[in-house]
Amino acid sequence: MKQLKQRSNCPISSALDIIGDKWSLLIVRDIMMNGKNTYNEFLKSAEKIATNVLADRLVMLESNGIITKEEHPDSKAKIYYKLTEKGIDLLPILIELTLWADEYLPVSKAAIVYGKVLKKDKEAITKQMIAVLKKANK
Amino acid sequence: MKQLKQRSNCPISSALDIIGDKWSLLIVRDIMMNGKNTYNEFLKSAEKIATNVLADRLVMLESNGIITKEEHPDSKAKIYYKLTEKGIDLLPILIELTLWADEYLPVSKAAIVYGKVLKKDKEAITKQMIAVLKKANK
DNA sequence: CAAATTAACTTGCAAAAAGCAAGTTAATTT
DNA sequence: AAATTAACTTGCTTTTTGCAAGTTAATTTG
Repeated sequence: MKQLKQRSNCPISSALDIIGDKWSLLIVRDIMMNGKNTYNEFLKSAEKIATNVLADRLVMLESNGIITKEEHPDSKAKIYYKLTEKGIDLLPILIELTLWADEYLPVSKAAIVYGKVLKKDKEAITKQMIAVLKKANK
Repeated sequence: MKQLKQRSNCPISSALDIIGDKWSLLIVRDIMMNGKNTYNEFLKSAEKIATNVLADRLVMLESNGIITKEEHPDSKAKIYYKLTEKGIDLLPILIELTLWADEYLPVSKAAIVYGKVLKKDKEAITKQMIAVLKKANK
């Protein structure tokens, strides 16, 4: 198992030691917001992660307790990846990334609309989403 | 100027295209929370960024409008790096990273205390900090 | 039920990024 | 005038990414 190396004990740095890269949070996003749960579904996302990097990140996220592997209900050939509580609790970070990008970066029309809705009622929406995700996870 | 390559128009992905690495947000943290504003101050942080990587990130953060370079009030030999509004508005992301790490990762005692305070009054503290930072920036 | 397809990886190799030590240049301090 | 400081740059090695192709087990198709 690849060991987590902490560069310091600053919480921001420690968080970035795990999720501070271009891909990890996109996998979390795909599970949390896009209903994706398998290797091939992750591969099909717009950002085009390389197969070896995806395999590497899945191992990493699992070894850090952010996702778990389960039997897929439909087929023994598939693996069902799901978020742990620790993984679900990354949602506020995704929300803030979304709001910041929505304000300062060029994003899709759909994202702009979603951002406006979010901005109006961030706390409630986040809380509600977390509750739903955690409940569905049991 | 290095061009921003967007992997998709998803806001999360677009945000990570810029700040999705192990170092960028630590520089932002150092300016925002640790009162650091110069190259040598950034170098001295606990995480020990390499000199060439630091130089690269400073150029990148500037070209993405997150920091600006100014004359240092004390000396012509120094460069004073400061956050733009866009940079200051990364604070909510730093806050959420802090809260998540505080909950799930081993961090310093001081960070635990800070996390508890933060958790109690996140919205107000964040708003207040942003206001102070933006005001001081004028 | 044999053949093709799908799912989840692994392997090999080239290119890009990170890490490390040392060097450069201008400004400042001693 | 000499040493130090500040902000980089350079060269080189190691690590990580990216890309194409290959593997194996399970599943679907004709």
